[in-house]
Amino acid sequence: MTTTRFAPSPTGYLHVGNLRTALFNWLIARKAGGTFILRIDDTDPERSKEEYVDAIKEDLEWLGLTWDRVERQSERLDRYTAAADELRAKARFYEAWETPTELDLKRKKQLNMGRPPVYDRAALALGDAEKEALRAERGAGVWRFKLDHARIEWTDGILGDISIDAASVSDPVLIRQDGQVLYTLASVVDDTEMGVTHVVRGSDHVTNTATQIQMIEALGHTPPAFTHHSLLTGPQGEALSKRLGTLALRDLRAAGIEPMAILSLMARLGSSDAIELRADHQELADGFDLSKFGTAPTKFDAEDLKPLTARVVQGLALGDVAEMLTEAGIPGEVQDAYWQTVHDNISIRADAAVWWPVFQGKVTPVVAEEDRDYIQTAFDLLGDPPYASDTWPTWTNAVKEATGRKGKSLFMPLRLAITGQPRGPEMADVMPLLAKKPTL
RNA sequence: GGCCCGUUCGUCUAUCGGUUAGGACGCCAGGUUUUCAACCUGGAAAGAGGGGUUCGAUUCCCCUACGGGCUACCA
Repeated sequence: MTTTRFAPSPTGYLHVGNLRTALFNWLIARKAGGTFILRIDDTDPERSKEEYVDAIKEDLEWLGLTWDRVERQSERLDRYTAAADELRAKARFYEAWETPTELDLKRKKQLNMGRPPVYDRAALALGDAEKEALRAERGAGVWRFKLDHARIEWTDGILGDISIDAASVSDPVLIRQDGQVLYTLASVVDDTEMGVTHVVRGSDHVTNTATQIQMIEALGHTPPAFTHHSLLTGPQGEALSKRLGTLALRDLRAAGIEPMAILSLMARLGSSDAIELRADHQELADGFDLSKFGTAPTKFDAEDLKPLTARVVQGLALGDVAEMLTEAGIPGEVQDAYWQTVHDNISIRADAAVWWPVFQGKVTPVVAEEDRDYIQTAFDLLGDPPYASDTWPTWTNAVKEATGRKGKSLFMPLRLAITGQPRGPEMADVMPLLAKKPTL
């Protein structure tokens, strides 16, 4: 049974980077008919906020990424303590008393000497008497996991065969001095106990994975399948975190971006599959394949969401927007004709009714000085509404006869004078919707 | 500095030594019996640099450059 999880910490709003991880895990679970767990990583009471827990759920629901279980790390503290005891019993856990400042100093010293900044395991050499003294002097220490200095290897779902020398990594601190359990341990305990079979996360976790594989094995379990996807960068290749402000999911939603637009892009960006609007979540899951993803950092441009969103809007049926049209004062009997005319010329759903005021004559005509006489002549040739579907060709032909204009110089000034905009729906369809005769 | 991963059209990528280096998005052009948009069709557009290995390298190896990540008592 395939089980995946998305484990955000509720310290902020979900952004596109988070979403990518969430979506991958969700797609794997859904495609396999497995279980998708939403796990709130809230071990840090200082930074975790309930408001963010709600926001995370809200954002996922907006995108239709439903979960089968919710877990909270803050409710599982006893499990982590038990795992810590087990590691202690197996002599894979040791206490250390260096302060952050001392550790920082050590690192700098190592760097200066051209040595890798790896914890020197000084605490491991401490005798019982020394430990007692330190405990008396400094109180509880931190607890580090004693890595087995061997090569750690796994076949990554995207990266392929990975091999990391444990000696190049510091023994990870798993329990802070204040007793708080750190992510690395909590994650291992949760993944094994919750039966997670596939862990998909960003490549910023590869080193964590190496140490976690040893922890999982030390606790007597078999590691799940690990996959690390590339990280997103901005359009210029800059770290995405610098631009997070504009990339929160809720900001995109506020900007009118459609869920399927985001999903369609994020489920394929960085893969060899074509990025196109997918009809639904099922189609997203059916074609999803982790092995199609590349390993290089992936550029993400929020602009790419706009054409996709426009596609969604184009495909909207009248029923999808009828309520909005009614609210905008568009009579039920013309809604169908209205929507047929404008749906290809709207970029976001919220703009469904924007053309109505234009058709009602609430426009500022745009008329170039050299076109004034031309427009006046043209309008003189136009009768009063209501206009029919053949009004436009009949009228423009008459205008053509009278003025000798043709092509763009014939039509563009008319469009500008009538709609006030250089681009828009087919004028032949617009005419019957006009409430009054256009004037200069 | 150390460790891990990477570098093919503007972008995301395909190619498991021999290809006219393919696709998608974007872009440009043409068409839609005279406008923009939309739509349809077509087109331009790529192997970081240098060494090897080989009959032959985008593909294998090394070096350099560049990019990303990690190197926390964050996640």
